[in-house]
Amino acid sequence: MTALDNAALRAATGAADGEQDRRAEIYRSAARIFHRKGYHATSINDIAAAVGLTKAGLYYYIKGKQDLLFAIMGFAMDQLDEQVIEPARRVEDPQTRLETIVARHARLITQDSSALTILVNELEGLLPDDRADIIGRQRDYVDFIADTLAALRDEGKVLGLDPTVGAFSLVGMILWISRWYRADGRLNGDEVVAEVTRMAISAVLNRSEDSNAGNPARTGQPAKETRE
Amino acid sequence: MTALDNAALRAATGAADGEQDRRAEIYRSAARIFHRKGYHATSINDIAAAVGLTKAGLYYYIKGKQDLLFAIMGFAMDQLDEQVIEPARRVEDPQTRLETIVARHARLITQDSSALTILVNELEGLLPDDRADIIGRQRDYVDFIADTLAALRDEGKVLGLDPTVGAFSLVGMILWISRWYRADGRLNGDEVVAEVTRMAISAVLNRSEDSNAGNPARTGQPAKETRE
DNA sequence: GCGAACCTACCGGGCGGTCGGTAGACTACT
DNA sequence: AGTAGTCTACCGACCGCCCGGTAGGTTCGC
Repeated sequence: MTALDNAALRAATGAADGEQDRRAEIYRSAARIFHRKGYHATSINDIAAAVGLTKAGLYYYIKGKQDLLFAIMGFAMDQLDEQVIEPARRVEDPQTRLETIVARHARLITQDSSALTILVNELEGLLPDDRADIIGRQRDYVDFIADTLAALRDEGKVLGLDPTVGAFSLVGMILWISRWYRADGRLNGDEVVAEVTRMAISAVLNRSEDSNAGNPARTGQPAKETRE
Repeated sequence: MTALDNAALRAATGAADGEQDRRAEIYRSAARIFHRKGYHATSINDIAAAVGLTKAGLYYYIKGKQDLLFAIMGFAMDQLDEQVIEPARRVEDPQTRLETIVARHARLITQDSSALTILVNELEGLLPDDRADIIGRQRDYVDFIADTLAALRDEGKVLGLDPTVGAFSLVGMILWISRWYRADGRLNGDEVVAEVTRMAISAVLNRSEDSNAGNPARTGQPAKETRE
């Protein structure tokens, strides 16, 4: 049934056979409202009203609130797989691959952040089994980035950077876009994507003359030991 | 009364006169639970039980759930002002100032992320007036970082970076730490702080030979126009 | 006349919050 | 020394509300 739901969500943009259209509209509305108010603060009534149904009418299409959340997250994860991970996996050069990951992920967020943001902010609303499923897929993604960073390190383009910390930091930078980017703002989506991608690449590529950057001793607090 | 509450929170570590101790314990417990389960998913009963009181007993100390949230966020913002912004404001060199900001903010998060994380994740739980207050203070912080980046640009150390996007990206990188850092993990807090600080500095400092990094054309998607 | 697509009406339960009380420490007066 | 009064720090019981979810229709196109 989740596969069905995801199929419905994926059909959101194209015209389909009515039932699937309605489902897609429900999922999209739910994702938007969950994104705006948060999962727990959103009632089934809110979603029903947003799609012009009563609560009972809505239950004709969904199994429950938690399933709705899981379906949205599964869809977001599918989006990430198809639009980011798969295309990037086909890129051999590590630096270009990293650029692909960051640019494509960032672009996804500037286009429609709802599902992808819910994916990271509402994990605790899931049932334990569902949560484990999503977290596992998220970990795979971070590992993929970390592996790319490790490959860059092996090429000598990165020195003294922990791949895991690097991967998490880049992900944080990307995900945060959904909190500040507005489509009607000063910069358009492409500009933001380009800017963030440039920062991400620059963040991991090595600059030997900056090796003491971030030494906590300079900030007036005692440093313990920095790696390498 | 908020000033009083914040004073109570700030006294959390030192022994005081009982009443304030109790208040501080309540705020700290609440912050921890809000952080773990989210504001809306946390009931007043959860907090009361965590401090060994009944719900009614808890209301002897607090005015309501929303006031509790606002007090915690106000405290977190005060922490940021005192531990990050004020010390950094006294640093004149822009690059050192930026290092101070990132290192101190990151350190705060590795030490105790509860309040600071609630600060950014539970804004929608506040009353409109309270939310406006907190958002205003957050905007001041981002502007402070953006100004520092603009100063770096004026020194010629940064080329073609939008200060606002840069500031948001760095903040995202820092805040995300609370999602992956574990005190009992492979790296200790100081190592993580140093690593993230180094990445942050490297992200904004200019590397002329990377000027084409992040060009979306390379990723197989059409580019509209990238700034500069 | 039959199933898909809805609705009205309702349920049990947990929520934030309040009320009236009270044990016990401490003070004040005799 | 005894006792009446007072105040702090709580508790049990309760309130009204809204929640997620359901039972049992009704409408309507085929």
